[in-house]
Amino acid sequence: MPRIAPKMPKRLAVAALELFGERGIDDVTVEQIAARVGVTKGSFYSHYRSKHEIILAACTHYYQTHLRRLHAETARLAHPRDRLRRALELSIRICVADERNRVFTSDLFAMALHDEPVRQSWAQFYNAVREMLVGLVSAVHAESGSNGSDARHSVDLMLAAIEGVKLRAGFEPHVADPAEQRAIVDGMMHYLCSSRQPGPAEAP
Amino acid sequence: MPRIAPKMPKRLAVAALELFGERGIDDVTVEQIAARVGVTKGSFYSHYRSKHEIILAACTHYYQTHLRRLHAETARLAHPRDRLRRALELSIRICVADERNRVFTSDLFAMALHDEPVRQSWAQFYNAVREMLVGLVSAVHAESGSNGSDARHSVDLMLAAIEGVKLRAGFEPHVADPAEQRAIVDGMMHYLCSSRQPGPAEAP
DNA sequence: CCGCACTCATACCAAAGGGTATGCTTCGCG
DNA sequence: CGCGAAGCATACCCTTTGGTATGAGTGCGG
Repeated sequence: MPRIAPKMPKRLAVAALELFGERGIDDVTVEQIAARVGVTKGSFYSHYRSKHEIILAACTHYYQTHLRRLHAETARLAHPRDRLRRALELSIRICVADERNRVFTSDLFAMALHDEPVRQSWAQFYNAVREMLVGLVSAVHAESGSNGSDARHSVDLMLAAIEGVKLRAGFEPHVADPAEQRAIVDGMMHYLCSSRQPGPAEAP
Repeated sequence: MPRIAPKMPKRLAVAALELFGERGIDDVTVEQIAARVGVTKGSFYSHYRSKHEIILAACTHYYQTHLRRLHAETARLAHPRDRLRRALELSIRICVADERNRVFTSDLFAMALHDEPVRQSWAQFYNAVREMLVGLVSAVHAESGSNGSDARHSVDLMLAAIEGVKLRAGFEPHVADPAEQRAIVDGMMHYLCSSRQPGPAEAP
């Protein structure tokens, strides 16, 4: 076989991510990942030290792909409100309709609770998404002179809601209906764009 | 050993739930569950046909305990708004501060995606919690003459947010701070109690 | 008091899968 | 042209764990 194995580590990571989305992280074997790119397990271990390493590589690939897509889809629009809506639409669509995403990230959440490297990688990704959304919400508020610190709390709650909607869609498939998605996005836009004080205790 | 083993299946289910919360479902062995109640694996299999059965039993126990607690904590209050707030406070407190709950339910979510009985059991539990919260929100709206169908959508989004906050607290522990919890509950109360139309398209 | 049934422990089986050691093939460089 | 290194496949090891078969002990009912 050729001595040059271009991008084999990357191809393995991509294959792993696909399989993790199809079957869940624990139900994918190293042998299956290797077979997906046409090699055997021995080859796999000449590129990755362990199954744990390929999991982290698959995560990294997923984060980069997701963030790139989010940026690409919103960069086309000029108005901050439209960009925010588009970001929410994309996020909700992926969360409710992309079963592979749900399977993979659900396993990842569970794994993150007892695996520090996985937890840290997810936290960084989550923060990157949050910063992007906070920027979008702040831009919307700047048009109506609102409180920026409110944006962060609102975004936190809506990001949490997005993750929760993803879980809910796993056992209530009708959430993926376009009308349901629209209602969810409308609810989130209303919540994020309403200019209000954070809570009674902080009311002037 | 005594022929009468009072409530052994229940004791095994409770022990399983504790262990699942400590270590995650997959990382608990049947042997460990049996040992936790002072017997061995052979005994376990005289009460349960499989590990999967004890998982379902642990789920059932968890759902019943959680619902009972929710009802007990809110039943004491008279005003619908106070009951709703108390239900949210309890839910948020459990979600952010109870690590065992997070570990167990995260694994359960991941498992529910490819396990029909687990998914159905979770969906039933989720629906029971939702019906309870919808009832509380409707009672609040009844005091101010609002749209009942709006309550269902709002509750859906806030339930999703609760699940998402649970996940977020797994990698951002500061979410468990009392001030953060209060801000989250305030945000949710605001969202649930505001009497508004579902979206611009449906505005009169 | 005996027999039966229940509950339990022990020992074992089987399967799965992460990981490793070894050897083969090919290519590039000196 | 030969040698060394890279990439790969094969065969195997080892551990873990779900599950089972069998036998022992005890209590209850007739």
